[in-house]
Amino acid sequence: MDRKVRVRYAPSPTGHLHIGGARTALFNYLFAKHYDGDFIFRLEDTDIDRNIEGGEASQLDNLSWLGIIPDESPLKPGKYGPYRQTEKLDVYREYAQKLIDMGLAYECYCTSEELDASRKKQESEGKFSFRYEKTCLNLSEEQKAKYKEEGRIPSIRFNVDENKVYTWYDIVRGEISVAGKDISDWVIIKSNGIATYNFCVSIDDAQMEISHVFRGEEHISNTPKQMMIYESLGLQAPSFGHLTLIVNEERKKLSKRDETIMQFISQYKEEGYLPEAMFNFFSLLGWSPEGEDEIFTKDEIIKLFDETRLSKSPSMFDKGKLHWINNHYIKELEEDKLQALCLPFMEKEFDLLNKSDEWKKDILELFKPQLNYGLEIIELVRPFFEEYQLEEADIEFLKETDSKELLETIIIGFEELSEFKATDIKEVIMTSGKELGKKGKNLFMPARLAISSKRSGADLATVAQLIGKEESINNIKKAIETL
RNA sequence: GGCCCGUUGGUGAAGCGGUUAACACAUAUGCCUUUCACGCAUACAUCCACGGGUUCGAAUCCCGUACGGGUCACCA
Repeated sequence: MDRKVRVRYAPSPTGHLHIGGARTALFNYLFAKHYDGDFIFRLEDTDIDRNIEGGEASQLDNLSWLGIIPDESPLKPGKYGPYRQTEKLDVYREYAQKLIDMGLAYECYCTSEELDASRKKQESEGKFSFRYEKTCLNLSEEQKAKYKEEGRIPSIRFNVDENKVYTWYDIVRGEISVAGKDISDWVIIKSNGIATYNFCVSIDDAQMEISHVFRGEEHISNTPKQMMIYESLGLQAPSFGHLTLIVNEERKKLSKRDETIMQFISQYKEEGYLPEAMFNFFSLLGWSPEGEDEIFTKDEIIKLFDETRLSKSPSMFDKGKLHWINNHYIKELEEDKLQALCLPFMEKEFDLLNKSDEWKKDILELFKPQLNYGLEIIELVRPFFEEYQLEEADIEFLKETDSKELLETIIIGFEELSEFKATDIKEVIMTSGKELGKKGKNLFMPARLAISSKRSGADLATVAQLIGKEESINNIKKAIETL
């Protein structure tokens, strides 16, 4: 790298951190940290009507939950501030004036009604995209004065040179070029005096000495506009890399309304996913390291990160894979961490007051190997809180397997146990089976049914232990009564 | 429609002119624990969207077609 690496994530505070944003932020972060550079968080809040309350804080909080901590941000300013675009509107206006003075930008007095009319007209001519016809390019001072008298407030447009071709080497896609003739004169300062996105980013990136920009592929078409600004103002442009989109299981771009996938990071947090797992998962969404492993710590990923291995084809958000990765990290969790993750969900759903700490610990350890995310514990554990009830078919099954005697034997065995521990319980079930010549499914299914009224579930002996001696025996008695 | 981009098994994804086309998820089967889950093992692309070309040789390079996506705002 011939420049100090400085990258940025620059969301608009119009919503909370979503998957796409998180991934963009992550790759920028990885790149920065890999090259020992800085990761800057900046706010693009120029669309004042759409900004939401708390948007900035929410973005920052979710990012830090994921482990992506900015080196500079509005809350932790470096020497490149301000970090909110609305706080430097005069700067943009100054640069706009420079462009006007150079003849590279001009005031446009067209009203939105006129623009709409022109748009409609072009549409009716079969044009698919609107192109501003430079109507106001050569307005005389008189005409301007006249418009002003009418109460029109001008916007400022960039005067695009249609003979130019803008070419850049994209870090992920290679060379891309776009012709100036394909770009309409675009607004740099809106009539409300606020600069537009493309103008702000260019100036901010230059002023903040941003060296590299990784962003979504929807920004490819913005790149030439930004290049025009750098070129005319003599500013140094960053290098660009355009990440592929994240698509859903139908290969469509993730839209805000897409319900097949949870969109917001906060939702993953709320459902009990682990940040380390999310970090790991996102890093694999559109990137792959050399080698065959897929589970990495944050530091390992930073070390391995290589921007030339960023994928060019869309990344599908694979929920199954996320679950697998998350489960992996859950299995590594220590007892107290596991409890912190799961207990809140259980407490909300069930009455845990008369359950001992030992019981809570055991039940979580029981399900840990198969738990994909925290919230899932509720369904796994639900059978323990449901009323004991045998279905007709279950009773039938117990009759068919001729299990009455077996169950009676198990009760006797259970009653003799001073301590009701899984290992002993298993012993009882097995010796009872041996006595009556039953084994495998013929042994465990009836026993399970009688003890828990369920046909499947976790390790039966542990389940019985968790149900408790008295209740287990009572349950079996209830089952026997039906026979 | 213009411009830009992509297309490898059910899915993610390696691969960069010569490979038995990695690896992972999912699935199936088997083993293990005398059920389940976990774990372990094995299987699963007559072949890299299609059609041409270049080459001794192509998933890999070139052209075209199809399909998919992005973008064409006083939104960011």
